[in-house]
Amino acid sequence: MAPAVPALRRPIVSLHRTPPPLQNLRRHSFSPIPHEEPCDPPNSSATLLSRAAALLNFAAQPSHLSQIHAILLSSGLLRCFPSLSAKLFSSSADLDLIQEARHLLDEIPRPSVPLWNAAIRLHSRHGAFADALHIYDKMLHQGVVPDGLSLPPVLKACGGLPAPTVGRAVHAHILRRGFETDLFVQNGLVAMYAKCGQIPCARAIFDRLSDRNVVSWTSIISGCAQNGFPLEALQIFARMRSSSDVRPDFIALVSVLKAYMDIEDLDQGSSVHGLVIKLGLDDEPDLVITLTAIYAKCGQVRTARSLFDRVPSPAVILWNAMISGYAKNGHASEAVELFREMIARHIKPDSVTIRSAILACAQLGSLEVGKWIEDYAGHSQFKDDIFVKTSLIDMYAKCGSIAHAHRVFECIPNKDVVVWSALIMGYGLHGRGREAIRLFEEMKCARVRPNDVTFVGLLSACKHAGLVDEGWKYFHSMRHYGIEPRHQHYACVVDLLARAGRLEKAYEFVRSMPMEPEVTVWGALLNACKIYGHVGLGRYAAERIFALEPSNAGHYVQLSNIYASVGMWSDVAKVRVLMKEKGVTKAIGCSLTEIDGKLHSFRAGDKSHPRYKEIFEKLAELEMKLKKSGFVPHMGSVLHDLSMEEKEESLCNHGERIAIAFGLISTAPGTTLRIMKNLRACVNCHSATKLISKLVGREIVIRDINRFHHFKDGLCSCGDYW
DNA sequence: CACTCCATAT
Repeated sequence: MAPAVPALRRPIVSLHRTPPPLQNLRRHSFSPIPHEEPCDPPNSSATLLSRAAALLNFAAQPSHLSQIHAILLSSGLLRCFPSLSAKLFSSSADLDLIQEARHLLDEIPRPSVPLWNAAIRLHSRHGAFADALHIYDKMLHQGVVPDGLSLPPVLKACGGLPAPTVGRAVHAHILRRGFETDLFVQNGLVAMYAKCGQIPCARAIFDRLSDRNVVSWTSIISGCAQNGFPLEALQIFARMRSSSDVRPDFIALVSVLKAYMDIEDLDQGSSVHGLVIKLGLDDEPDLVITLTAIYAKCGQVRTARSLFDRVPSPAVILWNAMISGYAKNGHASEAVELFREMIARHIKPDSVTIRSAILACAQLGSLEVGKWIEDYAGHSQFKDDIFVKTSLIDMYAKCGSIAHAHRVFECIPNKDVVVWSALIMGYGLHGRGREAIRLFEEMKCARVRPNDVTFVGLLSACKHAGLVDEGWKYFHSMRHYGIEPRHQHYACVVDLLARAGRLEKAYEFVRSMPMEPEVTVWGALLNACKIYGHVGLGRYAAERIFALEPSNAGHYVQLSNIYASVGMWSDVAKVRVLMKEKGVTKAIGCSLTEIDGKLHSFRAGDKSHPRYKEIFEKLAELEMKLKKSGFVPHMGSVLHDLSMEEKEESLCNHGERIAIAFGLISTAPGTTLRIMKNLRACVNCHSATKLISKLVGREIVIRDINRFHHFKDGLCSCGDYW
C-alpha cells in the first residue's frame, strides 16, 4: 500500500531551488549508501539516491519531507531501496508526522528494534495510546524481542488508559522478560499505576526500589498529585527532602506546587517558591507557569502578574494561567484586556485561552463584549469545540441573554450532558424554571444521562422560580440515576421548603442530612428566615455559618436584616459590633451598566460621572414619580434606626438607581436597561425598580450576585423571592 | 522515563 502523499502545490523542481539543503549537500558531498545497488535503476538514480538520503538529513519541515517522499515514490527509488523507508520513517518520526510514520512502518519489511521503539514512543508521546500498544503488540507478534527502551513508552501508553488491566499484563510480561531491575522500567511502572489510580500499587513498587533517581521520586509525587492525592504527594516530597540527597528538579517542583494549588495552600506554595529560587530554577519556564497559576488561583493576582511580566515572550500556557487567574478572581476586565493584548501581539490563543476569555466575559456581564468574544471564537479554529460552545452558553446566560445562549445551544450537533446542564442552569438564573424543567425532560428523551451538576441546575431553577413540588420530586428522583445528593442539592431543597413557609420542615430536613451541613445549606435557611422574620432559627443558622465562614460580611448583613425586620434594633447593633470585632467589612456596593459598548460604574452617591447633573435631574424626576404613585420606601424605619452598615445598604440602592437613571437618559425610549451589581438585590431597591419599570415603560434586567431579575410592567421575574 | 494551563456548581 502506498503512503498518502499530500498534494503538492508547487512543482517538484522547486525543491531543487530550496536553498539550504541543496547547498549543504554540495558542500559536504555525501557518499552514496555503498552496499545497496539499484535493482532497476531509473536515470541517474545513483545521484538521486545519494541526494535523497542526504536530503532527509536536512528535511526540517513537513513540507520538505513530503516533497522528498513524493520524489522517492514517483522515481521508484523507494521500492528499490528499503533502507530509504527506514530513513524516511525516522525523519517523519522526528517531525512528529504520525500518519506518515505509521504508513512507512508498514512498508518496512523487518523493522529493527530501535525503529519499533521510535514508533511506539512517537504514538505514546502524542497520546495515541491505543496505537502505541497496537504497534507493541505487532512487534511481539513478529517475534521481535523488546529491549529496555521499548517498555517505558509502552507503560506510558498503559497509564493513559482508564483501567489498569493492560498495564498489569505488561507488568507480568516485564517480570517474565527480566526487566524488573531496569530503573527506567521501574519508574515507568510507578507512573503507570499512579495514573490508573492504583496509588497503593505505585507506592509498593516505589518503596521496593533499591535505587531511586530523581525520576523515581518525581513519578510517584506527580502520580499522586495528578490523580487526586495531593496530601500523599506532599508527604512523599517531604520524605524525599529528608531521606535522600536527590535534588528535586523543575518537574518535581511543578508537581509539588500543583499539589499545593489543589489544597489551596498558598503559604506552603510560596515557601516552595523560595526553594525554587534557592535551587536557581526561577527562570525555568514551566515553574514560572505553575507559580503564576498558583498565585493567581489563590487570588494573589498582582504577584502572579509580576511573575508574568518578567517573561519577555510568554508561552500560550502562561498567558492562559494569567488570564484564567484574573477571570476567576474578580478581575474580569483585566482578563479581557490581557486577552486583547495577546491578540494585538499576534500570539495565537489555544482553546483554553478562548475558554478563559469567555469565562472572563461571563464574569464581566457585558453582552457587547460577550458578542465580540463569540465572534472571535467563531472565526478561530476552535469554532466547533464543544467546550468553547459550552462556555458560550454559560457566558450568554450570565450576560443576561438567554436567547443568545439558546441559539448557541441549538447549533451544537451532539449535545453532551454539560451542554444541557449549562442551559438548564442558565434558564434557572433567569427565573424561568418551567423552561428549565422542559429542557431537562427533553434531555432525558435525547437519552443523555443527567449528572449531579445537571441536578444542581434543575433544582436551583426550581428554587429561583419557586417550583416547590417539582423541586421536591426531582430531588427524590436523583437516586434513580444513582446520584448521591451533595450540599448544593440539599441547599436547594432547604430553600424550597422554607420558601413555602415550612421553616420547621426545612430545619428537620437539614437535621436529616447524612453529612455535616455546610455554609450553603445554613445560608439557604438563613435567607428564608429573613423573608419570614423567623428570628430564633435565623440566629441559630447564622451561628453555624459564623463558625464555618467567619469573615463573609454577607451573612452578618443577613442576620442584621432579620433583626431589623422585626424591630430588634439592639441586636442589629450587636451584629455590627461583632463585625467590627472580627474585622469583617462589607463589600462596597457597585452597579455597572453598559452603554454603547462602554461600562459605567456607579457607587454610593456617585457624582464622579461626567453627566452627573443630568443623571441627578433624572433621579429626582424618578423619585417624584415614585412618590406620586404612592411608593413608600420599604425599610424606612430601618434606615432611621441604623447607622453605618444600613446606610451603606441604602446608598447601594442609590448606586443601582443612578445606573437606571443614567440608562434612561442614554438610550432610546423602550430600550431594555441592563445593570450588574456586586451584591444581592435589596428589598427597597427591588420594589422601587419594579415600579420604575412600569412608570417609564422599560424592561430592566438586573444581574445581582446570585441571579437575574427581569423587571417589566411593575413585576419582577423572581416573584419577589431571592 | 517524570510535568504545568482547562467548560458546567450557592
